[in-house]
Amino acid sequence: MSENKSTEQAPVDTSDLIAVRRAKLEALRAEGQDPFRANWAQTHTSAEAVKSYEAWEAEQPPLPEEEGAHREDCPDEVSVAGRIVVFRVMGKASFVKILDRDGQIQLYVTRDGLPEGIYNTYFKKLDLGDIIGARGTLFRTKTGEITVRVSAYALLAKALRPLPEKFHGMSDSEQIYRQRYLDLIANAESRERFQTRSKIVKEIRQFLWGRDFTEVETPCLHGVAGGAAARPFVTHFNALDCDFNLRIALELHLKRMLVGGFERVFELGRVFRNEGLSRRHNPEFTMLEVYQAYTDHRGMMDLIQGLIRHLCENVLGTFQIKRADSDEVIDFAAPWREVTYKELIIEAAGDADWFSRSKTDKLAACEKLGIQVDPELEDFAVTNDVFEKLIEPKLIQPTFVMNIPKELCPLAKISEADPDTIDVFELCINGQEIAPAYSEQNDPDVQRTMFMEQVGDDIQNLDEDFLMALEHGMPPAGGMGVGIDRLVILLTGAANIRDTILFPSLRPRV
RNA sequence: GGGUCCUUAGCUCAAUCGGUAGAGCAGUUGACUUUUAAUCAAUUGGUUCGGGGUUCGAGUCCCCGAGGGCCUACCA
Repeated sequence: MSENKSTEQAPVDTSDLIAVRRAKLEALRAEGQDPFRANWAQTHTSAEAVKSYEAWEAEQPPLPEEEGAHREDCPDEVSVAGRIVVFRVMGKASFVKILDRDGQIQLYVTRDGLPEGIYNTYFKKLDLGDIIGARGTLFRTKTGEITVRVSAYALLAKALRPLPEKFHGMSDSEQIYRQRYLDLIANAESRERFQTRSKIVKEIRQFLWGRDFTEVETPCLHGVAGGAAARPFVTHFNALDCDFNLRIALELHLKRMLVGGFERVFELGRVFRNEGLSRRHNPEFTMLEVYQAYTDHRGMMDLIQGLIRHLCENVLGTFQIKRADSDEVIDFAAPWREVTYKELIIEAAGDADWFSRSKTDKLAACEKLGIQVDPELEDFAVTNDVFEKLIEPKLIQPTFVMNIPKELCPLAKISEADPDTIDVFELCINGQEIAPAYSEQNDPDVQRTMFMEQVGDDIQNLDEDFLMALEHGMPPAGGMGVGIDRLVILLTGAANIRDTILFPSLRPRV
């Protein structure tokens, strides 16, 4: 050991974790070894290796009952790779756990199992966080853990910085968001949540493809940011020398697709709203919008119910979800409640004549109900505050809120049954809005009038190109929007929208 | 945007009334060929987020700034 010291090395500050690792790196380079390999032939992931051993074991004769009985290794060699997350050297034998995309697998490495000299000179100098590949046969340790008996290994990528602490993981929320990769290495729940998110997105596509929907991609850069009422992010298009908005919704282009004869379309895409951040808001978030010709909001009710049940079945494996902050269970299998907006308001206000009262009376009633309402709001908005503050938070089980006042949705058809309202539902679950859906407005003149009321004097915010498309004729259709991030919150029990977004918006660190 | 709380070693956290900044993990050295947060022994490591102030003395009190959490506001 002491003879190796002859190669001249700058004294290493052993207190500096990075310097120690850099010194190890330099030592390897000085010997002509490459601490950053180009590839490794991985034959099994951790889970695949375990599975293959179990399959082999099932065909072996049972072990005798006597003490110390053990099996020979499974003869098939496996090659695994991953990041070292546990490193226990016990003299001439070591246990190492590596983390790969499926999870962890244990490696058993001994001095005599490796080529001569390797164990002491190189293996023991590996660090937590290093990425290695290893080959060997599988066996069970005396505690029963399926383990690779390593006959060869290679350092594939040296980690120059230490991992977060192994037991408590990483809990500094700022670091979790800014250095998500560390969170993913250190915190298994986080890793699983994002895998679940990915499965949800995959199964949404499977479900819609299965119903003959076509996935399309429409522009993010919009001349007029329409389809919702939110402040857009503005950017400048140099070649055309004009300002563009990042889209705030997918709606108006997908409806152009309906005009163009794509009768069943959807888009899963990022939208951007230049508004505040909160536990439930991130300025860029993912929307699913679905449009289906020759159906209406009723058809959308079947679709969303089918979609969410499909996700329960294929992603979660259950129709019952326990709420994060209480013992209440959300049951997606039971029939979903259907109730009109007016019924809910009348019930919450305890006033059958609510809708014929003056705004002054409504404001007085709000005070009695214990909610603060801005007196400057328009009449319908006062009522909607009652809905948002008093009713929505209590809609825990899946509930279709039907017949919303027409002022709230300028892109939907007026209801024949109640002309003050539109053919719309808002699906509320777990106290929040999960999916609004409409019978889409396809009368270009009515649409223009509704737009004019919405934009007021701001006439340049009128999407004339969209109105022209409608004039060419859009088939009757049902349409629906789903905030994917909030759906993931619901299905994973996440506390915060940021826990469902890999890299949430944060102020840049200078 | 407003309110409020937080920021101490690489990570997770202590530090009494304002009195020399500590521990576990990680690291380093040594022992150990079936460990499971391995164990045992020894040991290194601090611009207490940044700047200013009060004080004999500041991690602790005050002011300014930075970043973050929560609440709230805007958000069909």
